[in-house]
This record gives sequence, structure tokens and C-alpha cells, in this order.
Amino acid sequence: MTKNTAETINHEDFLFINDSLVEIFDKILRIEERELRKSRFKDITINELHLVHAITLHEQKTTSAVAHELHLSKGSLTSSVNMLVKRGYVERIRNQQDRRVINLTLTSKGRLLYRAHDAFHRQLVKSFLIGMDENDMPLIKRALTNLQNFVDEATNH
Amino acid sequence: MTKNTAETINHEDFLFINDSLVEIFDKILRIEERELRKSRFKDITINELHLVHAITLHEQKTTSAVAHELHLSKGSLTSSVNMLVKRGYVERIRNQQDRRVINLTLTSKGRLLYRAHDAFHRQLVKSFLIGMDENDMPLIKRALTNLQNFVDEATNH
DNA sequence: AGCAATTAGTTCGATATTCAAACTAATTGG
DNA sequence: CCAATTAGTTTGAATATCGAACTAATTGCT
Repeated sequence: MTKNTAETINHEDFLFINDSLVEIFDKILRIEERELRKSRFKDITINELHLVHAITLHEQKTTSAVAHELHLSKGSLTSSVNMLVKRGYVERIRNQQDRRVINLTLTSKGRLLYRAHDAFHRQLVKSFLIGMDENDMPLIKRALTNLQNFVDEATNH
Repeated sequence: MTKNTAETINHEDFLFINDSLVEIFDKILRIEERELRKSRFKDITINELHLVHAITLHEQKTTSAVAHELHLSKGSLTSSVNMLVKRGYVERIRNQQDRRVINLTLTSKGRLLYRAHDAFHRQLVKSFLIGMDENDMPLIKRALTNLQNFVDEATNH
């Protein structure tokens, strides 16, 4: 690397990158919302979708673990899980080793939803890489790693 | 470009890129929230910050225009603008050409907040580019343009 | 073993956000 | 000049979220 653009970034580049990130982020949420409306999963909001995603396919996380992961209070999680249970996406399983604990799992309907959402993300990443070859990957990964480091540092400080 | 990875992306790369994007977006919101709490602008939520950002420094947008931009109803906008007016970040200016219209502007306190937020974004973009030189920019821009095209296509379809 | 402290999750009451519909005031078009 | 339209506000209902009080189960201490 001959020169670090980060020190000398020009205003146009800043605007381009910043506006791209902001717009992309904003639009992805709206697209996810609209895809849900068009899909068979019309009774689900975007937050509920992300809850289904947090519960995941193969683990059996506890209510507290999921609440912590989503930065929600336990009370909030109880009520959103109630909704997903009522609508048939999630099941509560009482943990037999420690009967205070509830493990959350997806029903087959919940797994369908999870996979549909995953497919959308796959499309997204695929589009991200259009026209690139494997030589470009290190740079892309570096940019993402940079951003991750930045947000991690900011998060943990 | 010799080969298009988008067609052949391996699972690890997919996971890396996808998880990066998801985590980064998620954390940015929390960081913005926490930076607000630590700043002199403790009476502002993240949504109010984004409203201040939408009002912008130099234009005098109408209430409807801002509502449309943020995909909020006019009623919602009225109430959040009320809050920002009460707290001294925003002013309503009755348009004298068309007295039905209200133009929104930032007060000097609102402009301070706007600039503080802008500085955060500048840091973010700067971190994104650490260790890159200007030869890398076309690829970075291409990846972002790809993503923008994807979300635009998905938005407008 | 027995009881106090802790832990996991739920319930409850209060507050925030958002919407859509009804409303007011101003403007425009015929 | 008045009917229709437009910009914004008000209102009432629905939803999301929090934190505190609560219940049930477990753990640790003596």
C-alpha cells in the first residue's frame, strides 16, 4: 500500500461511501419488511423475523441468552416470544436439567421462515460480489474487517 | 476479472461477509445510541437524531417532505417534531408563499448535533479505509455500487 | 438437611412510537 | 366565489419496550 487514503480521503469519496452505507442499511430493512408482506409469512414483523433469526436452527438457546443477544429486557422477550408461539413459529421447551430454564426452538414453520430470510441474505451477499474475482476478496474482507474493528472498539470502549 | 466469485462463492466467504454486514449495522446503531448518551445531547434518541439528520443543515424542507423521506406518517412526524422543538433542536417556520406549509430548520443547537453526528460518520468511513490506497478505491466503490443496485432493484420492483 | 440468596422467566403498569382517520386552515381551479 | 385539494395537527387505538414486583426452581452455606 503506497498511501493511506484514510488520512487524505476527499470529500466526494467520503460522501459516496457514507451515503452508500446509510442508504443500503436503510433500504435493506424496508426490503426485508416488504418481502415479508409478499411472502407466506404475513403475520410476522421485521423485529419478529430477527427474533426468529436469533433463535437459530440448531441451538436451543435460553430466553435470557436471546434477550441478551438482542439487547432486550426479559419482559420484552417474553411477550414477543408469546406472539411467535401463538403464531406457530417458536416452541418453548422446559429444560429438564434445570427446570427454571426455558429453551427456545423453531417449529418447522419457524425453520421455513429462517431459511427464507437466509436466502435473502445470500442474494444480498451475492450481489455485493458481482463482477469480482477471488483476487479481489482479500481487499473486500479487509474493508469489512476494518469496519468490524472500528465498531468493536467503539462498542467496547 | 477472470472469474465471478458471485456464482461460486464458498460458504465461509458468504458467512464472513454476511455476518460482518449484519453485525456492523447492528452495532453502529448501538454505538450511535451510546455516543448520544455520553454527549451533551442526552435528551435525544437515535430516531430523533436521524430526524435531525433528515432535516439537514441548509435546506428548509417541508414537514411532508421529511415524513416521506423517513417513511413516517404526517401524524408521527408532527409529534416527533414537537419533541425536537420543545427541546430546542428544531424550529418551525411558516412558509409565507403558501401559508399551509411549514418549513423545518435546525436551531444552532440542532446544527451542533448534526455536526457531531456527521463527525462520527466521518470516523466510521475513515476506519473503513484504513490501510488502503487510492488504487483500492475503485473496487470498494464497485462493491458498494453493487449493493446499492441490488437494494434499489429490490426496492423498486 | 434446611433455609437464605440467587437465578430464570413471567406479569404488570407506565411510557414511547406509530398509524389512520377526522379535523382545521390555506390554496387552487373552474 | 365556492368546491376540491393540500399541508399539517389532533385524536384514539395498537404495539413495543422497560423496569419492578412476582413465582418457581436451584444453589450455597452452615
